[in-house]
Amino acid sequence: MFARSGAGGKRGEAGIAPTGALCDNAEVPELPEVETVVRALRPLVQGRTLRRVARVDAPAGPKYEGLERAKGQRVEDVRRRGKFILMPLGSGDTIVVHLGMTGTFGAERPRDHVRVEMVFAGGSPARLYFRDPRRFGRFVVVEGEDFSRLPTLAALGPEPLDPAFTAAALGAVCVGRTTGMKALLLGQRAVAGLGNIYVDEALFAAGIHPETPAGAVPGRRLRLLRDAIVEILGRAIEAGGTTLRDYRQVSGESGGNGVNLQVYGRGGTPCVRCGADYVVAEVAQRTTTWCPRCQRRR
DNA sequence: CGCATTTCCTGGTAGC
DNA sequence: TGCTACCAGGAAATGC
Repeated sequence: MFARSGAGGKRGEAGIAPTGALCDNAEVPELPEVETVVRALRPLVQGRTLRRVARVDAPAGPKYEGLERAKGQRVEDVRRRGKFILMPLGSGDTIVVHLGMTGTFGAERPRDHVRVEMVFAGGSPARLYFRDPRRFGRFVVVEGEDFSRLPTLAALGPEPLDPAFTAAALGAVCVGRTTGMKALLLGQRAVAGLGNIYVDEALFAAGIHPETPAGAVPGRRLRLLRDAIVEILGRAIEAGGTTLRDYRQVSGESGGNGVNLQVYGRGGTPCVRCGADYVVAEVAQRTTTWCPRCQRRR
């Protein structure tokens, strides 16, 4: 599982199943983990009518607003866009949820840190609880599909697993940019859904130093990067699926099965490819691990 | 507009 | 045991 890096403690607990959570990924939710949650959620809520959606143990404010809009509405679907969960309602309005680091959904009422409850009009489960101990998450209902209050969602780049995500598309957003490649990928506008872990993995696979100015990355490397992103996320979603099956069988098993991390959390140990020790440093305000030999600056 | 920096928030851990 | 210090993370806000 996750190698524990020297500094800091365990990874965030998002998705770790307190009793009854729908997904027990032991990872901070990035695209594959959110996809797993969406797949678990859909059969439970699609087509059902909400009696109400209410804030529980959470302050009023922009992180939990518009919930009254969902009253009496049918949930048409559960979708994912980047790391956002979208639930279009019969009225045309949209529930938008971001898990942050520690957001989870569950049908069983947790003891604490419940931020929002979804109450259904008949059927089972009767309620779903959104739990988020660290309150990095967000749960709002917006009018129609007006995402202007969620600028990252409004300006989100292409879905990495869509055909539209090509090396050419990636290249187009890199042209003339001085921002480091890691910062660019974390920014969600070049491509949607990557977080700290998968950015490090993809840059390693493509042999790109995380601080390389985006505009200076050669086309050849951008093609490698695009392919690495697609492959790594695809594999991780498979692993999420495994986690989901595990949950159905027996809960308590940690997620990330089958995800083979090649760099993240391996600082100070030898590179799996060349044997040089991985370097750890802060890049783009994130703990970053890379191989100084396989990933050279420009 | 681009880009860098700061803030939000709490649980877990290290060290005393 | 109890205390302090600090770190993890994504998005939004702020500053230049």
